Amino acid sequence: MTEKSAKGKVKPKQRQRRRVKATRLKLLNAARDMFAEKGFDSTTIDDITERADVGKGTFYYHFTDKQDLIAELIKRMMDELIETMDTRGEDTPDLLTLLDTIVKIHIDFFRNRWEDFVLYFQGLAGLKLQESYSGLEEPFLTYLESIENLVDSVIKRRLPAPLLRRFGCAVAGFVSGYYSFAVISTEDEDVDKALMEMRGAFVSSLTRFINEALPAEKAKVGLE
Amino acid sequence: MTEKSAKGKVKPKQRQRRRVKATRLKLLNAARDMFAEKGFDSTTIDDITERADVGKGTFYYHFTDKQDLIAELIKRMMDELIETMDTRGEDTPDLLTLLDTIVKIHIDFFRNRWEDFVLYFQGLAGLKLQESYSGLEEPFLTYLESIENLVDSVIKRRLPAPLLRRFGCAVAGFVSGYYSFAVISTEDEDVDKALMEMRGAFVSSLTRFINEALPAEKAKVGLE
DNA sequence: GTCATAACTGACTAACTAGTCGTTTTTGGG
DNA sequence: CCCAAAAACGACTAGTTAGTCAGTTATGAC
Repeated sequence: MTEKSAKGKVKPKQRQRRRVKATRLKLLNAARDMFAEKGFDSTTIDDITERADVGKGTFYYHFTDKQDLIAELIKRMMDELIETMDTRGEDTPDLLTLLDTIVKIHIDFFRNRWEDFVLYFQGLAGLKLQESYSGLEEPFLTYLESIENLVDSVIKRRLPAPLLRRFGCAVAGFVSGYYSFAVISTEDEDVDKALMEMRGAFVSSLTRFINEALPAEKAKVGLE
Repeated sequence: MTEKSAKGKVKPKQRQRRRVKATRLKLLNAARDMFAEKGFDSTTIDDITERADVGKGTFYYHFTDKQDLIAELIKRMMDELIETMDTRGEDTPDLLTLLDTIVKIHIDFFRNRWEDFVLYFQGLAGLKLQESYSGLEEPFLTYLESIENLVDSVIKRRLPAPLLRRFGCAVAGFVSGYYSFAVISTEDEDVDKALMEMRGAFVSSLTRFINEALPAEKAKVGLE
């Protein structure tokens, strides 16, 4: 009876969907670019619609407000980052290899995607405010959990949750923190290149970190 | 001839100076509180003057604009942090002790000073924008250099500048990065306490870091 | 082709905000 | 006490911006 259940091939309103998707994407990309230039708050709706080359009303047809768009933008980026970690991080034999992979993924991800790093960092900074954008916390927590889950499975679930959490913070914090200072202090040099060279150091630091932070668990982790 | 050179004791306009100083401080503190609530951009001059309980004109008597105030606020905080590091970090016998001290100083500094951490992080995030607040870069670079100088002197100036810089980024990045993720993911728990417990791990990680990052220099650093 | 609906438009309004400036208060010297 | 200069004040202006809405164009079903 219903037109949907009849066949697998259901392509009504095909063009309209593509049209909507394209317009949303134009707005999202324009916003991301503007945010990297001026930051969340200084970017106006007019900035976004003008750069996206659409009418102002179109913005409000697709999003309820700027915060809504920011939430989607960060969610999209985080989902992509998480997906990459999950795909390339599964079936890793040991902690050292896993950490090496995680760090490499971050370097690859943000290389040539400056706008996304700004998004990541601005979002993180926004979470510290009392009057913060709602809906941003969740993607960051999901991201942290994703790192934790990978670590948890490679060490065979031998660590209690709070300690695992601390380790997740250390991994995410080390990468983003190093990056954030490197980009402001390293003139003309390829920051990604420096970070890549230091990957080995990062990874053994972090491995060491887990052993030092959890002396009682040391033997079980199966390293050294 | 001049009234100033006559004697060491020159206390004209004593009360007026104190008055100015007090008003400036009221504005600075009010602004810092507002920034922690709403962020740099969403905080208006009216927000600041109302919280400071002074007239709007007073703001413009003391500062040229919001950016001017932010620059002073960050400079003051950084100067205090740097001063503490220089005082407590000099005459440290070895790298391990120095790093332990640096990390402890950061924990002590930001404990119970949430507004300053928000300032630090917001400032750092702002530096990534193309259209960033000018005058903020300098305090952060001075801060990095301060860490570098301490490390440089304790390891007897045996490292080339670019590698020293990377190490400085790792120290500053690790501390601020860990902290930034810990505060959003650790509910109800005392983040400072967790960080303090992990101090040993931090420090040996970082020591390890310098050794791993600089294998050729390993023997010279004089550790292990 | 025709009609209904979805998508898009941009001029408009109401609210807000940075910065100004003439006035008032406080301070310090005499 | 008196005056000049410094400091503080807050009403006002000119410019900006979020969000609306009546109207227009594109799409898809028939």
